[in-house]
Amino acid sequence: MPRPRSAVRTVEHPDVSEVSLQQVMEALADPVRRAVVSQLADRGADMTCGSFETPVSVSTLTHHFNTLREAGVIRQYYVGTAKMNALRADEIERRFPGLLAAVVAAAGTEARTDPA
Amino acid sequence: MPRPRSAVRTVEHPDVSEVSLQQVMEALADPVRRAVVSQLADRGADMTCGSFETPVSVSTLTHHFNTLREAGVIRQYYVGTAKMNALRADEIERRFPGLLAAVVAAAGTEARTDPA
DNA sequence: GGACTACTTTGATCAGCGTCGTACGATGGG
DNA sequence: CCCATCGTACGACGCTGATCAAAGTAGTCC
Repeated sequence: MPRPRSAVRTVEHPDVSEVSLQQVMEALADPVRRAVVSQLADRGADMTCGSFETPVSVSTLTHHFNTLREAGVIRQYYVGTAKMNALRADEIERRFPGLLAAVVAAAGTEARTDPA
Repeated sequence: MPRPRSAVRTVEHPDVSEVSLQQVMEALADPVRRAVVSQLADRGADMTCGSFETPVSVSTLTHHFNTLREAGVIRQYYVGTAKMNALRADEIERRFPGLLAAVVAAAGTEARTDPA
């Protein structure tokens, strides 16, 4: 018999109505976090924490994910040992119309202009 | 005869094509600077440095103006002893479409929701 | 159970930024 | 001229946030 499978690990998420513009702006002001958001937007699919391309260590990345989650920008959930990340694009759009889209678009523009 | 009037003091401004998304995001991530931008947007007219409502000292405000100017968000020019501030809304719009508008709108939404 | 993978937590460091008061510089009006 | 007004420059200070390595925890697979 499949073991109780230990209640799936859960993650706390704020309701978008509870996040402040300040939080979202701070979250999106960091280049590493913007890279995470951009990659999620580009991919158009949820991604595991380990599958992002960033120049920082894993533990630093954990912190950035926390910041993004607390700002209501991403949603996280466990799948086995992996932790998935999803953009809360629609919810943020309702809260701050056009904001996330503009930032993602701007980041894309720069990426195309400055081929790092 | 009106004295040469000493060449009008000038102020350096970056071309919007030279400012990075990082600069603009950092500029807009500070609440005091967002307040400045919001007040300029609301007023719809240029304002002197001294006519903004902020909770910080004058010298601190000077620093915020510098940051906004260097990020291409505002344009400054002297008028007598006063220094005027103008939103470079159209230019920023061309560089990062929708960004400034979304931030201003979001700030306005919060202001209406949280009557500080 | 044991090894492996995936992420987190902890603790430390370190740079940068926002803040202020004070002193300075420039303009314009009597 | 002198003074009032307006804003800038200069240190100084405190705090927050980004960063990392190392140790810890939670699932998975054989």
